[in-house]
Amino acid sequence: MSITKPLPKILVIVGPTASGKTALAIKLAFRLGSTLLTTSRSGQAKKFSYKGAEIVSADSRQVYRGMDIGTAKPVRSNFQLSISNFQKYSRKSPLYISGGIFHHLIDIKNPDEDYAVAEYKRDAVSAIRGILRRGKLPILVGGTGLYVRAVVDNLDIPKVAADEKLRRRLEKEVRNRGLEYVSKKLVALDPEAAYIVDPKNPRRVVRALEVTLTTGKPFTAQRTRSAPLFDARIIGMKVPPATLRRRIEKRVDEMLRDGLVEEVRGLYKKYGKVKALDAIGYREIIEYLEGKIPLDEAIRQMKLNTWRYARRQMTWFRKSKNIRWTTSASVAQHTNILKYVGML
RNA sequence: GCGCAGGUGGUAGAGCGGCCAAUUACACGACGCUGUAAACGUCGCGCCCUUUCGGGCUACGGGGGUUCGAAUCCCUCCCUGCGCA
Repeated sequence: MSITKPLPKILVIVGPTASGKTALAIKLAFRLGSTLLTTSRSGQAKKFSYKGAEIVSADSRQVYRGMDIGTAKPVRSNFQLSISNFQKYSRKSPLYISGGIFHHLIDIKNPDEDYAVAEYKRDAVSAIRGILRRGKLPILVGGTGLYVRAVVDNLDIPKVAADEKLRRRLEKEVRNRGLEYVSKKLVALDPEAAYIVDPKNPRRVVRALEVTLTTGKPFTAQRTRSAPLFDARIIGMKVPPATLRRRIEKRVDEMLRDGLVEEVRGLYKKYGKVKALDAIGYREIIEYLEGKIPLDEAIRQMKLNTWRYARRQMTWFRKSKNIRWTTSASVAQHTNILKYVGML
C-alpha cells in the first residue's frame, strides 16, 4: 500500500438551463473571496487554504464568441485589472470576468471553429489545474452532461479528431445501404461494439467506425476511463418543474427583448449554418430569418425546445449517484456547500 | 332555408364492413449516448388485470337501425366549414 496524495477538491455545479447554476457559483466564489478579506483584516490565521474561487464553464455553446444572448452567457464585466493580476492569469485568451469572478472556457472559439469533448476536457483540466496552482477553488459549472463527465470521471476520449470526409462517406453509406448494414460493418471490426454502441443511432455508429478505421483498433477498446484527477464534490440544482418552465419562458422573452434576432442575424450572415449555430434559440431564429416560420412561432418553439432540453439534462444528471441535490440557494445552503468541499 | 363537405385519441390528420384501441406527425412521458452532446438516438403513450403469452372493459359527435360482425352502411338529431339564398 502506497500512501497516495489526496486529490485536489473541486466543486461542480450541475443542473438544467435556467436553474441558477452560474448565479450560485458566483455567490459562492464571492463569499470565499470576501471571507478571506475579513480574516486578513482582523489579522487572524486563514481558515481555509484557498483564496477564493474561479469558475470553469462546462457549456458546449458558451465557448463560442458572439453567441451571447442566446446562450445566456453570464454578463461580462469590464473589470480593470492591475498589471500584476493580469500577468498571473492566462495570456492565451482575454479573461472573462462576470460578477467579479473569473470564468474560464467562455468565448474561446469562433463559431466556425470545431470544438468537441476531447478538446473541452483538455482545456478544462488545464484551467482547473491553473486555478489550483493559484490556490483557489475551481468551480466547474455547466449543463453539458458529457463535458462535465469527461472531467469528473476522467474519460479517455479516443484521440481521433472529426474526419469530415470520412463521416460524409459513412453517412452516405448509411443512406444507400442502410444503417443496419453499416452497424454490422462496425461489429465485424469491433465485436464489443455490438453491446456498447447503439446500432440504431447513426451518429454513434459513424463515430465508432471513424475511430476504428482511422486507428485500426476497435473503438470500444479506446473509450476507457482513467483514475480520477480531482475529488469532485457535485451539487445538483433542483428546481420544481413548474418554476423552471416559467423561468425558461421568461428568459426566452428576455432574450428577444435583448436583441437575440439581431445577434443571430449577424452570426448567420458571417458564418452561415455552422455547427455551433445548431443550438436552441439560434436554429429557430434562423428559420424565421429564412422566412420559413413567423417570429411568434420561432419563439414558441424556442420555449418548447429549451424546456425539453432541460428535461433531458435532468435525465442525464438524475442517474449520477454522487450528486448532492439542493433546492434553494440560501445563505445556509451556501455554508453547507462550502463545508462540503472543505472550504469552511 | 337549400346544396356540398365534414365531425376520429392532448392536437393535426389517416382509416371507410372483420386484419382497428385504431397508420402517421406533433405534443407528452421514460430512457440511452466517450470527438457534432443545446447534437444524435430508443422505447412508451385509452383504462384495468398478467412476469411472458395474453385477457377484460370503455371508445371514432348524440340516439336509433342493418349485419354473425360497424369508426366504416342506413335513418335521425346536434354541431362546424364552404357555396347559393
